Amino acid sequence: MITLRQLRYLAALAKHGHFGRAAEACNVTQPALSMQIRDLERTLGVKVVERRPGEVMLTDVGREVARRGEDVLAASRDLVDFARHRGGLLTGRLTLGVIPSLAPYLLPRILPVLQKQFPELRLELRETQTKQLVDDIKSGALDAAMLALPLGEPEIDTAKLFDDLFLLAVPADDPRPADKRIKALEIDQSRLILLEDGHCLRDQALAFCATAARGHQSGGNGMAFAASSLSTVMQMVASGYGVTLIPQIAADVEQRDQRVKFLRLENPQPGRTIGLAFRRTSPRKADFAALGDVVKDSVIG
Amino acid sequence: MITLRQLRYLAALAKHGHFGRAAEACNVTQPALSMQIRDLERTLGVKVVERRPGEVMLTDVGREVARRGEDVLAASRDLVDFARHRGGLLTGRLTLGVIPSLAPYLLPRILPVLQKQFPELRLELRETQTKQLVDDIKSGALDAAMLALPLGEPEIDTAKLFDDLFLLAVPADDPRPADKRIKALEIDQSRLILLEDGHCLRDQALAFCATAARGHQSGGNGMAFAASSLSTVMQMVASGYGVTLIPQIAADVEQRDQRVKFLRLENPQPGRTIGLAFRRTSPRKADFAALGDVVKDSVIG
DNA sequence: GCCCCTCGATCAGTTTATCTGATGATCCAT
DNA sequence: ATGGATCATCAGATAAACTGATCGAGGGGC
Repeated sequence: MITLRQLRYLAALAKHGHFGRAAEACNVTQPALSMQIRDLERTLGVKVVERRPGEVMLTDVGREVARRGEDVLAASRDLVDFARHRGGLLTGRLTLGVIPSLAPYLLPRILPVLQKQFPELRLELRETQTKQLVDDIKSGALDAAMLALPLGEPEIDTAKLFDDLFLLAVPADDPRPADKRIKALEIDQSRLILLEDGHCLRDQALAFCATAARGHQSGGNGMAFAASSLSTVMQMVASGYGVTLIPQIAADVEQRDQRVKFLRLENPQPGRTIGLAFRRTSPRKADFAALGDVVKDSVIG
Repeated sequence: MITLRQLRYLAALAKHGHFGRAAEACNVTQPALSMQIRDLERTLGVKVVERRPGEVMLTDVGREVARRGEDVLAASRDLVDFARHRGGLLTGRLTLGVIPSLAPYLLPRILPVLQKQFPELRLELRETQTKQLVDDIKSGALDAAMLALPLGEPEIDTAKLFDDLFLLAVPADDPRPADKRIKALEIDQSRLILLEDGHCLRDQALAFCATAARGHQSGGNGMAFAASSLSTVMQMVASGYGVTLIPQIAADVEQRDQRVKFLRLENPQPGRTIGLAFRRTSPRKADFAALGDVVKDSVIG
């Protein structure tokens, strides 16, 4: 019996013509995708891809299967859209807060999708730091917020959305090769540029560098610069003033700047968990679940 | 993210209007189906079924979701059919053996499906006992056979198709209630009617009743009757001459006879495993896999 | 020709999804 | 009330899917 997952993976493979990149697009590892394709071929009794050196090509049958697969996927997406509309899901006004280190990177991805899938939704956005968001949720000024977990607020429920790894952003002329896994201790604290105080991302980065950063965690510190937006931080890195820890989701966008490169960190890789927060007693849990699904799909796709 | 499985379960629920019967039709337990429907509702953000006392009704949204789900399922079935045809799967002549206690019950279910899905298949059937089938597979007279596992023949590979429980068939006026779980020892050996010697089903039934049957397993025995077809055995049970152990798949058909009723046995319930056997070196493994899928789908649906 | 590099396959171990069997809650009929 | 039917819930078992590591084939640089 085939599965929608197999069809999704096949669609990605058809699009990218490359197992590794298709897997990345599906947010899984290459073996996972290979296995699903293999299972699909087993159930169909036909090879759908031609594994040729240098390139991957769909077979004739595979191309038609992929085409039909797209139809199936589209029909199932339509089914979900329909049910969500008719169920009155995500209609009317919803006020949503987002932390500053997330908003400029996540919102452009999800707003078009929300617009399309939930045209009756009137979303009101606010970008502030976690503390303020939490207060506003408690007071009812906000319906929900997207921020880094955990919160530790008993009145507030959270639902995980996705994990967001931290990368080390360094000037492009940094001598270390792009595929080297950097140790925490290799980060030169004195050149570390971070957001100004009050941003959760700053605290998370400092916590990661805990060994060297002890004693600097509150109040002033000996670091070179502090900025009020990640974009500014990246400009400073690009200009050679230092390095920074940047979340993957931001790196995906900032990657365009040729003067910066990104290095992965050693396992266990640091990162943050982005989640959706709302009053424990909110009656709009179904809306939040649907919103969460959109975010998850957008981050993956 | 929804799955085809959820849509299949929903389709069954829409058809039967009853969780238990829908689950049975899908060959899963009722909680399994309930959970999938619940997950589906969670993803859609809408209730699709109205749980009303006495009856289960789809909601308006649910009805439309089910209708679209059918379309999705049909498209995915078409996709599979297409790939299998184009892949040259199950075309030409294939000689298939089936044991007598299975053929009259399974073949009517699968032949129409095979005919439709694989119109170019020229199936040649032979109904004989296991020993003969094994010999014919070895000699090449048969391509494959459906019989009870395990075989224990190193030259022959087998693939499990489905499990087939044994029920105790008794005359309708038997005093025991229909939902009672019967113990093996409660079976009156002297009234036990079985197929004649050489049928694997006979051996399996005797093995189950091992305690009382010791010493009777080969050669003549003290039992009332022996018949050469299950249908005859059932006639004898219906006429009050005794009782028999009958496989579920046969009971499903023979159930029409009002003079017989079927009792389940105590856990662990006895049964047989039906599988597909073929030469270990056969080049038609893909055909057999496809044939196996058809059988599994037919037994489930 | 030889080395290196890319890419997909494979494998072992782990995580996640799904299923079963038992039980509980609810409603209806007796 | 009591019993039967029906769906929900739960814990433990089973199966599916994924990850991270590794292997091996093919192609290009030198």
